[in-house]
Amino acid sequence: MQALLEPTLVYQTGHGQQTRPWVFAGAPGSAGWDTLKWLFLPPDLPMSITLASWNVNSVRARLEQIRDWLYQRPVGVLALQETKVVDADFPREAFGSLGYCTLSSGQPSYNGVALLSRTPLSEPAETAPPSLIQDCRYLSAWIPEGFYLIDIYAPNGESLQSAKFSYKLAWYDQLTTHIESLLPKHPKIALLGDFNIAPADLDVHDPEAWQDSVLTDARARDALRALERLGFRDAFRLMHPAEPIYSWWDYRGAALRRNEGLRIDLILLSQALIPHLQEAGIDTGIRHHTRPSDHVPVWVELEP
DNA sequence: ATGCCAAGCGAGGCTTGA
Repeated sequence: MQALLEPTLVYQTGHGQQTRPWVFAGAPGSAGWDTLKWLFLPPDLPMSITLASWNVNSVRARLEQIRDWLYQRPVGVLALQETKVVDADFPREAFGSLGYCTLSSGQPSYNGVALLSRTPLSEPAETAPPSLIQDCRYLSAWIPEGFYLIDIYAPNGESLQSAKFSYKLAWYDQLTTHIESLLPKHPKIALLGDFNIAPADLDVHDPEAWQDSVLTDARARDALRALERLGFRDAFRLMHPAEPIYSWWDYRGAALRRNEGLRIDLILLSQALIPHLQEAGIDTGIRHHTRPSDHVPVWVELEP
């Protein structure tokens, strides 16, 4: 088991230089933050970090699998989607014993997002629009590595004719507008989660069969382009421009056996983070475990 | 065209997902 990370702060006082474990739990913008930020946060990434995202389709049903996976890949940050649990019942102790602190935004039965991190998570001072966070599809946090995490579980949309598809497009509009307002102050943003959009035909096992889908529709893909116009890039595609690989396979039929999947779980990095991108991958093997989620974890490695 | 499979809720079968 990995040891719990306990960063040590070195700070200057009237009595000289002192050292203590990391105890500052304030948010950016709170009293003392600016001083601490400049004392303790280097201008660039202080160390390598791996960020991952996984739609687990119920965090309680998948707890043992998540723990097993974290032993194999002890990521710095894990963004979860479809946790399907209220915050009071989120299994934070189970992750705490693995060295992770947790922020969660959950409701009964449906949706729900959570961020796990080995370094302290702080709630950002900026509040997202209520309509963006009301159905537990959006969660943001600061980590002391110096950047902003945004975990999303985008609406699926059901069908092109459905009101849910209009909602999906409106939801993405709000997301993009909100992120645009964050970027001037927070240029380093990792936007990760279940986007419910396959960015290109390469990300779809049978583009013809899926051409009228809410996951591949041009208006949905335009939502990704709006994020690209803000400088975000799909980290996996930057590293692997031509590899057909998927992150989701339908439970039904023989979708997995036939490799009938789509790549809809993404990690987008803002322009300021892209130079730090070292590698990106998708842990497809876990889909073959017993009682799997229908999604698998996706990850990126960032280097100083 | 519809079900296929899985989870929550709650105690049967409905709702939702992608």
